[in-house]
Amino acid sequence: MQDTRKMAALKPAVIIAGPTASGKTACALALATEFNGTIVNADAQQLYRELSILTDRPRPPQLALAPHRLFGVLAASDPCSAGRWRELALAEMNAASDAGRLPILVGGTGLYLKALMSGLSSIPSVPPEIRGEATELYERLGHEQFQAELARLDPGMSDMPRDKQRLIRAYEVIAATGKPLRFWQQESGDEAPPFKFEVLLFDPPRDVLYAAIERRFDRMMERGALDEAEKILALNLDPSLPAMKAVGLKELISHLKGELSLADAIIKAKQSSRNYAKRQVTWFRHQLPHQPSGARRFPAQFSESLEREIFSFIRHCC
RNA sequence: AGGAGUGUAGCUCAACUGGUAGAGCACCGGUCUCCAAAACCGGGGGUUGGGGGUUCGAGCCCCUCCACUCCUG
Repeated sequence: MQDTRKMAALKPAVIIAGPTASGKTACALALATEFNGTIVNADAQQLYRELSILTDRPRPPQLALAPHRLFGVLAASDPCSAGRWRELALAEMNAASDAGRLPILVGGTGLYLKALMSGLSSIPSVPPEIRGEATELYERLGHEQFQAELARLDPGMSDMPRDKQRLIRAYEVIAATGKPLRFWQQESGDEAPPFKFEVLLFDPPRDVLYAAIERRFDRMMERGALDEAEKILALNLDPSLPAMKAVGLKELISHLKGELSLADAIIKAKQSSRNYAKRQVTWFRHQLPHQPSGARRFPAQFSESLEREIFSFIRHCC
């Protein structure tokens, strides 16, 4: 069958997904050392150089155990996007494969993983000025007036977004290209990447996950998260930059500005981290593309006791 | 021990002169094609500290007990 021949040409790659604090990093290291892998970051915030402690990025002892790619490679002032990350990631994956190494993608940014596996529609890139104008217009008109304006530009639109971000996205695309977002989404998009993905999904019980999140944030504080936040604050970056939205950063900055006590900032930071984990769980539950080989879901955090099971699964399919 | 006050959803608090309880957050569920650690949508929850009384009707008034807080000694 032609399909089989196509499959045979695909190179193996592993994806490790799951909410924050579910043990993805440890799993990636275990797999990389066992299978001669290269770890590729699939986390939108671990991309930024200035965010190390606050994003729990792998540290030197871990980095020494296996090649790590796309960790801390962008300046916080240089915003990434799903499409941009996809290109960076594919380049790293191909390089790893060519060097005979197994690409192992780790990260909690579902949209990035989905973009990687399913591709994105080929929508012309929108100049930042136009996005800026759209944002400004939204602020000026307010939610409802902005929706009306968008409906005027695209009378055929039947699925008017309800939230600000998608509204601005729909607007900027039609403003920049003259064609509605839906038009572009129906066009053919990215080619399927030359990889066969094996997906591992960690989905621990909620109470276990929340407890792990709180413990981890305490450790981040011990490791100097506050200093890290202070350094970022000193850069005086535009607060709308993605890097400025890292969980915990907002809260610590707000403490540094004297708006919150440290204790309250910590409580709020843990809170938003739990909220984030909750969204990730929902996302992975419904949006993670189903692979032909099927995803392997573990209802637990990664731990050494799962290693054998995971190793034999990977040995089997890669 | 005496005086004053408070006790309403997990938390913080709301409910005009008595008309069978609401909000924010939490929690749970959901949406998701280029800012996604983002941006949004929805839901369940309270025998109003316990007991008794007055009243057609009490979170609100009266009695009593309990808990906590503050003041005085």
